[in-house]
Amino acid sequence: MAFTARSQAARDAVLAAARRAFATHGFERATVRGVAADAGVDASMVIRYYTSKDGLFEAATAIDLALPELGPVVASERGAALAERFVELWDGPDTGEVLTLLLRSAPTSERAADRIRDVFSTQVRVMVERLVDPRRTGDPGLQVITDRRSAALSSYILGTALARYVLRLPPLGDARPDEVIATMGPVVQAILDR
Amino acid sequence: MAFTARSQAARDAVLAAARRAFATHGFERATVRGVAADAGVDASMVIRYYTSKDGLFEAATAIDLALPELGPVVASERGAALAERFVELWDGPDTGEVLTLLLRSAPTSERAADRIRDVFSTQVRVMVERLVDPRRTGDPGLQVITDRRSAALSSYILGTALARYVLRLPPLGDARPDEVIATMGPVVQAILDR
DNA sequence: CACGATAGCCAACACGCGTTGGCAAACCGA
DNA sequence: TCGGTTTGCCAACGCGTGTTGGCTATCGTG
Repeated sequence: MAFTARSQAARDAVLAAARRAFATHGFERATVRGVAADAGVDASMVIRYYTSKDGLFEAATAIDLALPELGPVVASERGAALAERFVELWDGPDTGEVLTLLLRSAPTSERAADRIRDVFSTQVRVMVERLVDPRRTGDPGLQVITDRRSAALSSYILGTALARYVLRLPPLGDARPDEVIATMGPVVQAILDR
Repeated sequence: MAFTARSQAARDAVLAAARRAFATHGFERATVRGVAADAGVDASMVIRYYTSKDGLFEAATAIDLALPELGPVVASERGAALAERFVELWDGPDTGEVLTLLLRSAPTSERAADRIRDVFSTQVRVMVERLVDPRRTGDPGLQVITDRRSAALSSYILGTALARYVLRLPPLGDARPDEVIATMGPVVQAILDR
């Protein structure tokens, strides 16, 4: 079965509604019927479009989550720059919603956990590796350092996102973006410098 | 209806099984029937004991989560000391299980989120306040500083716990406790010093 | 215009869930 | 030993879920 342009709008509406539902309630509590109602569509159509609830989840999370390139930034301002990029990414309309729903669903959905593991294990680590002093290439203790830095950075970013977007832990939960950046910047910088 | 010592063992078994189930699957996916089977008890007895699934969850999380007192520690070693206490608490047999299940359930259970908000908003903040330089008491900018430090510390701790105990993000997921402490120590120290 | 594929809708199925009520056995204090 | 309470078990209810099949209307294409 193939779909035509005739149902494109409906399928997009379902996908948008699914992102909202998964981001708000997590995978388990989000219902196919609820998504369908929100999209103004019959529940059976959701299954026809995306085969199953799992398929719907997969489609809803199939979006490019690549970290924006950091570019040439003075070493002492990398923390602030990175913090800015992350807030940008998490507060962004599409990527932010997907990241939030992944984070909210990860504790109970192995698929979501896999996705998060992939994003952070590879992307964050690669970024940390790039930032390391090139003169130290080949240093035997380098991998341990890189491991610790990327682990700390991943943890801190994940924790901030969890506190701000999922748990709404004060004061991060309803802080302005620039306040979040001001909080994150020095910490990220410290993790990278150590 | 009151319970006697006769059913004490069964009620304890149910509670232990509930902690396991909630910590493994989260609130939604954990089933009363599964808990009952694991405890070697009929599902209806679980309800009789704890009224409802919500009541069971509440009973399973009713445990003292107080942070251990830090005591007099040289300022420069507070990071390592704090990191050690946290790993101790999270790796502990009872508290660790409850913390894990709270973290895993928080994204979909408002009750669990409330509990976490309480623990981190109050306990962590109070601890950070105590560590602040006493000479600066009354400083107008002090609250902002304290806010940011406790926010960063809470985020980092939450993120580390999420990465290690829920997502099992490498390399933290299966690292030895001393490796976790070695990673956390400097970061915590940096957050407190800034 | 005709015809096959697609879209939309309705009803229903099968399943697992939390929860309830009833009934017999075991316990324990008077 | 008696009588009331607690315990354990079984069956079942009501509900919401993901999913399926079939019917009609609508579209796009030769």
